[in-house]
Amino acid sequence: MNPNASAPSSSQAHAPASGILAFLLDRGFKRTHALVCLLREMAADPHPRTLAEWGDCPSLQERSGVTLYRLMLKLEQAGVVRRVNLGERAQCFQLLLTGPAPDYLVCTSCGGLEQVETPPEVRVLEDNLARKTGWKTVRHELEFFGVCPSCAENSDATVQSMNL
Amino acid sequence: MNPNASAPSSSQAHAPASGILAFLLDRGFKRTHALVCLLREMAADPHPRTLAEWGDCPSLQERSGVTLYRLMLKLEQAGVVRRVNLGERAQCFQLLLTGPAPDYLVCTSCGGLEQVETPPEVRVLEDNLARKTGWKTVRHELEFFGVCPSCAENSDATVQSMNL
DNA sequence: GTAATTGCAAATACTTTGCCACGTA
DNA sequence: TACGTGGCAAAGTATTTGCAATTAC
Repeated sequence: MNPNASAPSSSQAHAPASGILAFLLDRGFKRTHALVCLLREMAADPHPRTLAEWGDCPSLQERSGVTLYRLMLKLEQAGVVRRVNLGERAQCFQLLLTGPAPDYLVCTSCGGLEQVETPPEVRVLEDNLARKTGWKTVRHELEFFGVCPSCAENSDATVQSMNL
Repeated sequence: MNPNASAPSSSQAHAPASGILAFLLDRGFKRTHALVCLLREMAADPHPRTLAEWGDCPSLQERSGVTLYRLMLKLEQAGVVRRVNLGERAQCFQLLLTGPAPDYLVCTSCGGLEQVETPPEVRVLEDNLARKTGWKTVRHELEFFGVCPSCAENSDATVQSMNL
């Protein structure tokens, strides 16, 4: 393995899962079934999912949860996958395909997701932190939480009917 | 209980734990030992800590973890406490004393914290989301992750000595 | 052949609920 | 007294490790 290789740049990152696979093979990963399937599934759906959810993908159902867990850790270390906290009990993972990782608006009622454009200022602050404060490898995580319109309606209805 | 009372405004929020206690009593909380001690401890250290860590405070050591857990949930519901994900397995809680909740720069190596000023643009975006998209009660969570200068040094030393 | 990967089983950690005793208003 | 609160025990869920069998190179 070559732990000093850097993660695929965003130009490579736009390539499909095969580009990432090549990068990983370069780093010493073996071209195993689990790896190939997981990358394919994660490339097919760029949104964050829990380990259990990824394991439910058809091509991954025969894989044990432990395997996915360890594989995901390695992918995270390799900089190919990121971990996101979306307020669920379990953490979510998503493939980093398109350069800068997206931020999300999360419905605390139904768990629905909506992608949000990262405010440029956050990126600037991130760069400044890295340059000015001596912190290394700075990344950010930004989530907005709220109740989506459709859940809000239902909730109003509930409040009325229950006279809360 | 009066679930419709709103959380203490930031003008009240600057008051010590006693102001918050009054607010909670108003909402139907009972002035119990656990509540008083927890508020005091949380007011004494405004930084986020896990349930276990709060439970380690001298005045709370005889309290059961379950009690703290349920109390914390109630405080969160009452809007007096917020929950933060700092990348640890356990979630952290902190008292909301000073109006807008602070954001953090977290060291992924030693777990150290440094407070970061929230970019105004994030607040603006938050407000816009609430006004323009129909989402209710929007809040945000923003964390920066990296390796703090002192951990970076140690890590360099390790790399050199281990010849990695 | 060698070293990474895999799966089973089990340990660990954190969260959550049920039930009854207790304390506060 | 009435109802919120406290604690014990236990269940539920997620994460993590050990070890032996397997697989890719």
